[in-house]
Amino acid sequence: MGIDRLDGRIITLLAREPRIGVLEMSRRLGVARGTVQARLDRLQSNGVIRGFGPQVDPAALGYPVTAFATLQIRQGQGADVRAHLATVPEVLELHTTTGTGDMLCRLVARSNADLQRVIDRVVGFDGIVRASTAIVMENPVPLRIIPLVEQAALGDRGD
Amino acid sequence: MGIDRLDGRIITLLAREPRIGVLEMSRRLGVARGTVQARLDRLQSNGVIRGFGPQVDPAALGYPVTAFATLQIRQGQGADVRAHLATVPEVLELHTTTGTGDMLCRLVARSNADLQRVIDRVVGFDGIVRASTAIVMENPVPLRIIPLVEQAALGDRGD
DNA sequence: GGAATCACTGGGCAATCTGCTCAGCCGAAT
DNA sequence: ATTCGGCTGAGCAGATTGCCCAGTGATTCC
Repeated sequence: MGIDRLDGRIITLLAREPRIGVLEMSRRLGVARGTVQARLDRLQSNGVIRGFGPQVDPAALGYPVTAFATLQIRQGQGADVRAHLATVPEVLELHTTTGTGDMLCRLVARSNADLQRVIDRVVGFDGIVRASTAIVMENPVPLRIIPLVEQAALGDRGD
Repeated sequence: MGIDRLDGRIITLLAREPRIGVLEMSRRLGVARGTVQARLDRLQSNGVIRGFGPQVDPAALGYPVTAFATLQIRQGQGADVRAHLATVPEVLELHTTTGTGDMLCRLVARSNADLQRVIDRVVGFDGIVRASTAIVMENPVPLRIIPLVEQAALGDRGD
């Protein structure tokens, strides 16, 4: 478990130029093609690289508003609430957490007004006691992984 | 702006089998290769599809703990705090929000104990007044986009 | 010490896909 | 009626992929 320098370079290169192909990668990295191929296979079966799915921008789809909602759940209703939220397309992500709330979910909507509809749909469910929503204004650091990959690649053993 | 049925099918197919290739896609969708190619080009220049970067699992990298931190910032220090957080590899994402806190960030750590180190590093900065952290236990709905794409593809005009 | 294991190299092969182009067709808008 | 944009089906040269092999160096194990 863990990745080395070469793995890190492969991931970083792939993140910067996703359409690059194994052959070109091997040229850039100065290693044999088979090596890159083997590393990639290993990274994928390791689960380090989950896949190469398209990264879709909800804003370009017509959902420019993002919000995070903290939910409080009635005891024992967790499973029902999870199932309910899974059916709402505007719920992009759901976590159960420690702390103030019981769940945290990421929502998108077509507008601030539309967000009301989404929230109503989300909380219009019996097991949800209370919801508190924070609308996202800016996104100074979009979801990223490269800095972490680079740190992990430096053999940054913290075990 | 917006996508049609075919765009939706292309994205969904691509999400399910990212390595599929334009030719195979055209076969599965029953349209000409040029059409798929043109649609893909358009989706990418539209910004609907941002890219095909590798999806890396922080857990497989040795960072199995995820947390969300709500930060309160001292007035006028926003820019400095943003810059500071951008330098922390364990900060995967950062948003500025309305509501209780001023910012919300997603963190990862090697362990619950290690999370303390990460939080110390995050909040060990002058402009941050207060931080409240929620540790993620489960992730019933991992970051997803397909349900939204399908809804958008159905010509679900909400303008 | 000696043998086995593992990762990497460098090469080769057939099959496939890509990027690009072209002409024809069709519906919609002007 | 004409133009425009999108789709089809086809073709081509060039590049890439998946797969195979043998040789090498390092590390581990008996």
